Amino acid sequence: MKLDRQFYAAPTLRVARSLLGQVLVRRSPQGDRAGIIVETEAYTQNDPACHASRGKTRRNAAMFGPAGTAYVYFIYGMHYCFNVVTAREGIGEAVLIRALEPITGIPLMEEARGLTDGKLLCSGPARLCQALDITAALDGVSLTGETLFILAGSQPQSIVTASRIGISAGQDLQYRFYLSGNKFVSKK
DNA sequence: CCGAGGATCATCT
DNA sequence: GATGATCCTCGGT
Repeated sequence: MKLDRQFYAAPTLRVARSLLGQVLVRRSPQGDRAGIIVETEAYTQNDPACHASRGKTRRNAAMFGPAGTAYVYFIYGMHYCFNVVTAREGIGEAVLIRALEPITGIPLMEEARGLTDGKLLCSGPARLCQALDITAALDGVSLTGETLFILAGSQPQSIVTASRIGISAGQDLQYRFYLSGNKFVSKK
C-alpha cells in the first residue's frame, strides 16, 4: 500500500525514522525498480545544513511544496540526491534518502550503475539516484503519483541515530538514522 | 584497510 | 569566483 500525504506531513525527525523499512519504487517504461530504505537524514528549519535555511531559491523551491513532494538536486557537477519533503508546506524541511537495500529491478540498476556488486548499487545518496534513474526531471514531482512513490514495508527493526555525513555545519545534530546491522547502509 | 585528490558544473555570493 | 547533503581511483601500509 502506497504511503499517503498524511505520512509525510508529520514532524521531519519522526518521518526520517519512520521511512526506514519502507520501500521506494521507481516506475519507468523499462520496468519497476525498488529497494528498502535503510538510511535517512533529516534537514529542518533553523538547521544550518538545510538547503532551505537561507530561504527559497531556484534550487530548493521544491522543498517549500507540500509534504510528499520529491526534492532532487544536482551536486558536485555530476551527482543527484533525492529527498522527501516533510512536515508543513512552506517551511522547507525534508528527509534525504541515503541508502536502499535493492529488491526489485536489480538488472536495471546494475545497467544504470555499470557494475554488478550489489553492495554498491544503492549504498549512498548519489548511487541510489543513478541506480533508480532519479534526475532533475523528477524534482518537484509528487510521491502520490505513479513514477516515484513509497510503499509501506515491514516494521523497522533496531534503529541507530548518528551525525549526518558530508556536511560542515550542523555536525552536532543527531539527524541521521539507519537500520542497525544492515549491510547496505552507506557508512558506519 | 585507509586517506588523499580529482572530477565537473549549477547555484549562490 | 567559490563551493558542495558525493563517488571513484590510486597509492601506501
